Amino acid sequence: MSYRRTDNVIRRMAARQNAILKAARDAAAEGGMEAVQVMPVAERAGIAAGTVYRYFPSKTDLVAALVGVVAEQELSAMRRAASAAPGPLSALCASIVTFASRALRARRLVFALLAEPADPQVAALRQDFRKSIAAEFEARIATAMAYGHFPEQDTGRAAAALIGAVLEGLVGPLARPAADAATERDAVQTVTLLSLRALGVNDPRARGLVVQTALPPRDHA
Amino acid sequence: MSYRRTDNVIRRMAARQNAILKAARDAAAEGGMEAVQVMPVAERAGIAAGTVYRYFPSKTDLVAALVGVVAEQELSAMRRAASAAPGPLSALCASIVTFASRALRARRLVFALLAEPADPQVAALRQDFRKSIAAEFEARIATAMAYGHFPEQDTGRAAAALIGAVLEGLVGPLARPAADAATERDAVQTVTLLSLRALGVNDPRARGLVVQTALPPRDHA
DNA sequence: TAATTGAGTGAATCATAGTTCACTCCTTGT
DNA sequence: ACAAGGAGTGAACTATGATTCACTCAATTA
Repeated sequence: MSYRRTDNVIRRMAARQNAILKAARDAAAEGGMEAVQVMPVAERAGIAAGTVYRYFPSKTDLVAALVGVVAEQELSAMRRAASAAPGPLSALCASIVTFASRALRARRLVFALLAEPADPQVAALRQDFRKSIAAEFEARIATAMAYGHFPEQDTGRAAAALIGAVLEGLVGPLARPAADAATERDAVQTVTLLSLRALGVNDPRARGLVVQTALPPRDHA
Repeated sequence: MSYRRTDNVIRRMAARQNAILKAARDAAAEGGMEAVQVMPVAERAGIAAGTVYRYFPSKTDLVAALVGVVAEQELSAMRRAASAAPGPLSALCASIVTFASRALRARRLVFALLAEPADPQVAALRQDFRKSIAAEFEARIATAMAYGHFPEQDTGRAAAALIGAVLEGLVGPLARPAADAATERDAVQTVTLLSLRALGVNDPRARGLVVQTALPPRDHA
C-alpha cells in the first residue's frame, strides 16, 4: 500500500531542500567552491550527510541547482533594473551597475560560482550562467549602439570584456575590499564608468547616469 | 665516501627538471590545473611518479615553480615590448597588446595559471603573478596619465579591470576561439582598443597605435 | 492500536590523487 | 673489476571527500 505525504511533510521537505541549498550557498560564500563539501553542508543544514542524497542525487546536482538558483536571481535583478530605465543607454548602465553592485555584495559567492572550476557538468552550467549574463549585456549594448550612443563594434566581445572588467575590478582577488557603503558605491561607479567608456560612450551625461543609479536592494533568499 | 656528480649527470638532471616543468605546463595548457597530476605529468616527462619527488619536494612546489617560470616569461615579454615603445601611451599599448596576444596564444595555460584555484600556497603565488602584471599595467597607466593622455583616475582599479577585460574577452571560456592569425590579430586589437577607451583615450591616433603593434614572436621554452 | 512506509542516519565503503620507501641498477671512485 | 653512492622505480600507503546501505523510528494507514 503506498503512502501519501501530507502537506506538512511536503512543506517540511521543501524547507529542508531549501535549507540544503542555503547551506551550500553560505559555504560557497564563505570558503569558495572547495568549502562546498557534503558533510559540512549537511551539518550547516542540520542534517546527516546521507540525507543530502535524499534531496539531490549527487553533489554535482546540488551544485548545479545552486548555480541555477543564483543565476536566476541575478539575471532577474539585472532585467528588472534595466527595464525600469528610461532609455537604452541608461538601461545598459543600470544593467552594469546592478551586476556590479550585487557581485560586490556577495564577492566570494559570485566569484566561486562564476570563476572557480568544478567538474564538467557544473562547468557547463556555470557556462550557461556566464552566457546568460553576457547575453543580457550584449542585448543592452546592441540596443544602445543602434540608438547611436557609441560606435559600431563587436557586441559579443564587448559584453565578455565588460564582465571581465567588472569581475576583476570588483570581486576578483585583486580588488581591495571596500570599507564602507560609500566606498562601495564609489567602486561600482568607477568600474561602470570604465565600462561605458570602453564601449565608446563619450557623452558627459554618462557620469550623471552612473551616479544617479542607486544600489538595488538586497534580495538574497 | 661522497660522490661527485659529473657535468653529464648535472646536465641530465637539469634537463629532467625542465622536462618535468614542461610536462606540467603542457598538461595545464591542455586540461587546466586539474590535469596537472603527478602521475600523468611524470608519464609525459618519461619518468616514474616517484622521480618527480627527487626534483620537487611536493606537487605544490612543482606548481609553484611552474607559475614562477611562466610569470617571469610573461612579465619580461611585457617589459621588453613596453620599453621598446617610443612614448608612454604606446608603451601602455604595447604592454596590453603583448599580454593579450601571448595570453591568446596559450589560452588554456594562462587561464589555468591566472584564474583557476589551487591550494593556498599556490594561490598566493598566483596572486603574486596577477599582482605583478597588474603592477606593470598600473605603472604604464600612471605614466601615460601623467603625460595627460587620459583623465586622472584610480590606476589600481583600472589596471585590474583591464586585466579582467583582456582575460575575459580573449581567453575566458566566453571568448570564441580565433580561427586564423588574422582573426586573432583582430581580436587582440578589439580588446586593446576597448581597454584604451576604457581609460579615456580619445585620441584617434590610438587606433593607429593598436594596429601598428605587431604580435610578438613566440618564445615559450 | 498494529502494520507499513519511507525519511533520516552515520559508519562503512569507494574513488581519487598525493606521497613514501624498500629495492634495483647505473654511475663513480679506487 | 669491484664496492659504494645515489638516481630511478612503482607498488603500497595515506588522506580526503563522495557515496552507499542496513538500520531506526516517526508518520501514515487500516
